[in-house]
Amino acid sequence: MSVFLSTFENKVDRKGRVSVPSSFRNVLSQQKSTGIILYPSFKHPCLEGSGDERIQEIVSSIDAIDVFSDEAENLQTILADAKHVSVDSDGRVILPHEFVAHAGISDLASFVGLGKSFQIWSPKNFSIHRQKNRLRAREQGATLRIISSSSERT
Amino acid sequence: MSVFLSTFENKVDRKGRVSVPSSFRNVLSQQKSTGIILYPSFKHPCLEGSGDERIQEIVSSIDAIDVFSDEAENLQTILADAKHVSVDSDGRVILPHEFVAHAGISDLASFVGLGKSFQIWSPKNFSIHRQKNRLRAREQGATLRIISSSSERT
DNA sequence: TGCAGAACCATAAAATTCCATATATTCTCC
DNA sequence: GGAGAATATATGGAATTTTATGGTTCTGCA
Repeated sequence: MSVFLSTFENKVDRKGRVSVPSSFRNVLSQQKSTGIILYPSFKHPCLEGSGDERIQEIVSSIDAIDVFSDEAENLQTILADAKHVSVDSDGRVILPHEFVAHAGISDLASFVGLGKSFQIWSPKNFSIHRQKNRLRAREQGATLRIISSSSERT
Repeated sequence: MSVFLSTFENKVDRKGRVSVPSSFRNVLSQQKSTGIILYPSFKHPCLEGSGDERIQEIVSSIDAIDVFSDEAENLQTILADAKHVSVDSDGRVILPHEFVAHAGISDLASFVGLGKSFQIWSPKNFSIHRQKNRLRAREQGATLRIISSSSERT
């Protein structure tokens, strides 16, 4: 399968090592990623992660828009803050200290699949976030706006 | 037949394994699904299920809208909560623990065909739900609007 | 020389595959 | 049309493989 899906809670050992969920590793290897790109989220106390190819997309985006625009600067900020971490032979990565602090992670990390990318949260912060999202999704009817690739209605 | 139809009640063994109704499997294999996508319903104590092309639709939808919008996050919530479970050679899937809990399933699971998707309920909850729905339909005088689109599939 | 990161090794838990069987359901030949 | 064979389905259990995770050692670099 080719998208980051579901949520996995893994332990962070005292060296900062944490297992990348096996299904995520599959997605990465399918993307021919040697590791993952991490950067702190603007919006939430969490980390954004993706395969290497995502960076290429961001770089292309910057090229495509006005170099002096706010948007370009936002994207450049991502590049400036991002780090590449490699996945070791046991399927683990080391979370950089600064990032651990930003996300409020201590001994557990939640890997949250979002399709083409994923997030890493402290389980506590994530459960709050999830709660809010589910409530809102329920009110707004999350499935109403699914754009169907075929020709169905929802 | 290419739609999920009728209700089947199957046993859940102590490993969480349950047989997917054979007619559902036929629909899935016709959709070229390698497994099924499950996620907890926002509205009911049950699980939503569908073939795995559904995920592709959701991912495309996210791409099509503003990444920072509520709507995008609503859809991402589905991805975060969803799980891909593969159907084994005997036609069974294992229901993840969290899902079993959400749906209140113990040793029996009802697969409820809804056409393009299906739900999985604990038989007890389902019979209550079904009762309520029937009552409401009777009171309101079930209004049915059938959309016959030219692009509908068989 | 002390520390962070990388490569190895070990192991318990969990998931996947494989096999066995009972019960239906369909097929086929008489 | 019906007896028996062949097929499909649902279900239980065992064996094998993967995954997550802890620990140790090694290496380069400040």
